[in-house]
Amino acid sequence: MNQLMPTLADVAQHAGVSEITVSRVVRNKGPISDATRDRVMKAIELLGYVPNRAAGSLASSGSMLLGVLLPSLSNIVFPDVLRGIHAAIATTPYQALIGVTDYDPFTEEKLVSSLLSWKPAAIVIAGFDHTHTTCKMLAASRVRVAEVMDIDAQPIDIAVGLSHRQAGFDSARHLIAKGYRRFGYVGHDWDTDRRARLRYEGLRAALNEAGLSFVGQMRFEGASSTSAGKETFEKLYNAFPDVDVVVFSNDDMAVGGYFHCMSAGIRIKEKVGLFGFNGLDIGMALPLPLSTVRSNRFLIGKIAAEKLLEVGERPTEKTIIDTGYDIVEGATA
Amino acid sequence: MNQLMPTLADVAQHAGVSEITVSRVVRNKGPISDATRDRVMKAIELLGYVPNRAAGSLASSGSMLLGVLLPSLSNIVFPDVLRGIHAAIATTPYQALIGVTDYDPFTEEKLVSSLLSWKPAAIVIAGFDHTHTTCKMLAASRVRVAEVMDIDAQPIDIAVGLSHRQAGFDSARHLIAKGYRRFGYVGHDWDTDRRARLRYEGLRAALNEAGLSFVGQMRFEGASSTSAGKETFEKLYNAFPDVDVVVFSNDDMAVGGYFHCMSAGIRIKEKVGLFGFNGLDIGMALPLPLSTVRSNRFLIGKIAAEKLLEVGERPTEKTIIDTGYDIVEGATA
DNA sequence: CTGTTAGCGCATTCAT
DNA sequence: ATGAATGCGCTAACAG
Repeated sequence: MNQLMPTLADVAQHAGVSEITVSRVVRNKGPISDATRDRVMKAIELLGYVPNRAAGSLASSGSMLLGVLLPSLSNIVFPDVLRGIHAAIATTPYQALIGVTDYDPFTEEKLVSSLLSWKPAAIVIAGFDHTHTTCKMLAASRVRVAEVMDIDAQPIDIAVGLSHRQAGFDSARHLIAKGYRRFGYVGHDWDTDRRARLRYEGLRAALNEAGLSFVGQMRFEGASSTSAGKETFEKLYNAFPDVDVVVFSNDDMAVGGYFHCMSAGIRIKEKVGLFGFNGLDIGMALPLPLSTVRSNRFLIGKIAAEKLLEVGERPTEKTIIDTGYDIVEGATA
Repeated sequence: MNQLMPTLADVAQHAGVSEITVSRVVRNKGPISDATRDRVMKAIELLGYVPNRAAGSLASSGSMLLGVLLPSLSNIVFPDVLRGIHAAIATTPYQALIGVTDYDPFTEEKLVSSLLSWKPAAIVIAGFDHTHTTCKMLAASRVRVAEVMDIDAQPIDIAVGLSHRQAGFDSARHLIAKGYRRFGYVGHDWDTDRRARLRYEGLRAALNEAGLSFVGQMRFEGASSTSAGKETFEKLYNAFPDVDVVVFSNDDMAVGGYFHCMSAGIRIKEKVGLFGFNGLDIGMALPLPLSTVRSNRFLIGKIAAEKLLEVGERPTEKTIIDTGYDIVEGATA
């Protein structure tokens, strides 16, 4: 094995040109004659030259990194957002530098600081729940920031997502219009999923407005999952067998409820309606397609990345982009 | 806003010490008296200093980045691996730099080159299907490399995963032992999921050995999903209603099959057994828990990251770590 | 325990 | 169309 990795200087020497010429060829920037470009390319191939981005970043005080800070990867919605981001940057020289906060604002704070130290071109971060320090760092850094998922608060720069409160509200209105009156709610941990709580609040507001309130509600202490939904729905239904519809904090939980109904022989919709949130593939594939609200996670990621990289400087105007949602009729409510 | 970001020099000046002293405090390395450390810390706070890793990386020719190259994030198994990696590095200063290859070896090649340009401490990459150039770059870079998921080939440095061929083989043996003889197979695209194919080959080998062969088999043209499994199982079952067990390429597909049985009133296990692969939560939550093979994705990621960062230099010995798998009895086969 | 010296590899001026 | 000089911000290797 050769001693060190070849540098610009090595390539320049082999090609009989100056370093800056090689640099221009590599970055495909500035005027270069075809002849020298070829020569340089050959030298690069020959030596197996790989540019050192750290040096490049240092010299130009900027990078092609797009920082992405997500609370979790267990919940499929975040990989979906990531796919959207990836779709937007796949054909560009940008690369995603990903951090996972585990829903902890202090972990997030550390990661933001860490991210910033790489001089990213922009940052995508989930939600608005940042520590004071995080906000200060983000604001001071002058890099472009997209706060995604949610549009229920004022962003630092851009917000891309949907109004979870409104989605909850509309879900309830939809169900009320279908004749449901005796609502149950099965949720999961609000501390780690503030958006689930917003949806719940929207739901409750709509019920209030219609002079209704929850017949019963239960929250699983922990992250959402099919098993959690199954277990929690079972408890709720045993305690309040007179509910006529149960709204779940998301589709994972709702599918769990669906499974319990199957096991226990509870006739879905006739006996009790089930309603989720997210519009996951699994819900569509159920024998009775799940009634739910489709959130456009992929789109959120894609639009956020596109908007961010569209303009280098942070504009004075804040931007809020509503990616919306659709009520999916389904067959369970 | 102040003009430029503060640098080590600024902090040093404010604290009345030299740059290297600040550097030592920041990196928590080398002997520093408590008094000066305090002074430096205060200056850092005051100025809101954030280190520039590009400069650090350049000076020390190394970084705290762990490169991770995954084929996709749509398939839950990869986020699971990522969670494992994250668990291993969460309490360390390492950060994951993630690339998604979309199952394309040439995209992978570009990403490897791009990754390498950041001088990562180590790289985790899925599978063994790399281009020649990729292998050369990886080998030449001298950085530590873990090839994960699979242990059915010789790694560059470390392999962490399970033998998919063996898992397939054992699945068939298990089902044969339970009395099944008329096997069906429902799969998805092999081009993008070579491991599914390995499992299939293991299956077939075990059938051969027992003097059996597939009664019928079908593969969905595309990625695995619940809907794909539902649809493909339906076709298979209509064409070969005499199968007594159907093995699916994974749990997503198997759950689709399960749903079709429910819709069509086919009695699972009595009429036809269903068998998956992965051991996802959703399978466990089904009214009849899915019979499947549990792969330990989280563990794969965790062990890979741990092993990689244990020793800085690439050892002369290749290491293969078998994270194994367990047959989950379930109730569908 | 602290400081001095000398780059790391590249891109940004400005020349030519 | 190409090149020379300079420095980005930090750390390794030595002093002391």
